[in-house]
Amino acid sequence: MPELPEVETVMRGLKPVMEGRVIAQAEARRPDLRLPLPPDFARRLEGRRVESLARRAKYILAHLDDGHVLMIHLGMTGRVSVLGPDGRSAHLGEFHDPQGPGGAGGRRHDHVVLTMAEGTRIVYSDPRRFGLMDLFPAAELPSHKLLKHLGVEPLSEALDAPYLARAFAGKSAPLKAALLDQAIIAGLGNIYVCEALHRSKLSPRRTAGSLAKAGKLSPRLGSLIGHIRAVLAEAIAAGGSTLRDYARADGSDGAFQRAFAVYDRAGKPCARPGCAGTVKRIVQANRSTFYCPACQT
DNA sequence: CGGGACTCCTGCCAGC
DNA sequence: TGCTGGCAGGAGTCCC
Repeated sequence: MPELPEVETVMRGLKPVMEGRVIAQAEARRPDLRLPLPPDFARRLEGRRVESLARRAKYILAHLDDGHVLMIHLGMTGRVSVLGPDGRSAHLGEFHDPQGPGGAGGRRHDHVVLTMAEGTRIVYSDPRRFGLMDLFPAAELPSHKLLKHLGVEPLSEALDAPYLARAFAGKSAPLKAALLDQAIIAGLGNIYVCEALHRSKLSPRRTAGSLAKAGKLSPRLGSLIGHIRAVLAEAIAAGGSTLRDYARADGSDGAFQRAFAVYDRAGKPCARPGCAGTVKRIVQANRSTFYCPACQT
């Protein structure tokens, strides 16, 4: 899935076609996503004006004019396509075949379709259905089951060395696992954790606690935070990473996958100048980790 | 309680 | 060419 930069890119792509605009028609073709769509989901969306779009962790939050929030999560394979009234991608200057692989012409995995008053269609598709949507009163945002446990936003000032030191103190879990823990930092996923650890020269296998020795604030924590922010910011600027299913809202590809130093590069030379190491793939917590054993310690 | 394994679901690709 | 196993941007739940 889409990690934070991909979700941010999708959210930004939706802003111009959703913010301030009215959902004329909503269609729930397949209600059994990771969580079942709430009762009357489509009917409750129709006629609503979208006041604003925001992102929290990997969730897109659309605030509606009736005080409810439409929440969207893309899971591993979710994508959102924006189609102009003519059925083509709204992306200017690039033809996009609505029946093609990236299109949304009523294909099997198109689960939710929103038609805006202007005729723009917003199509949510998700082959594996690990994604979800929910619709609930904005007052429930802080207590929502899927949001309340989330940790700090990595691009916010709330993520600083003292915070991470507290979160990591005494942790025996691998650093990789701790960084994937959404209750500590919300929004990181497998790709950007691997990339940030490589930039930080930190092994994914060391314990999280090794960076948070009692009483002392390791300078490596500050460095790690800086690299997390940088890799996320660069990925957002590149429109995210496109691997298999993810695409930007306009159907175009992100570009950050070309900048991967370690992710999906097992057996290839380490990208760090001067490092003679070879990228290795290991499995941690049932997930692939890519790193360079030579320069990440 | 923390941490790791398992689970949901479908598609794709390498290898035989 | 056709099947099979393995793997995939997530994350909640269960079990030790």
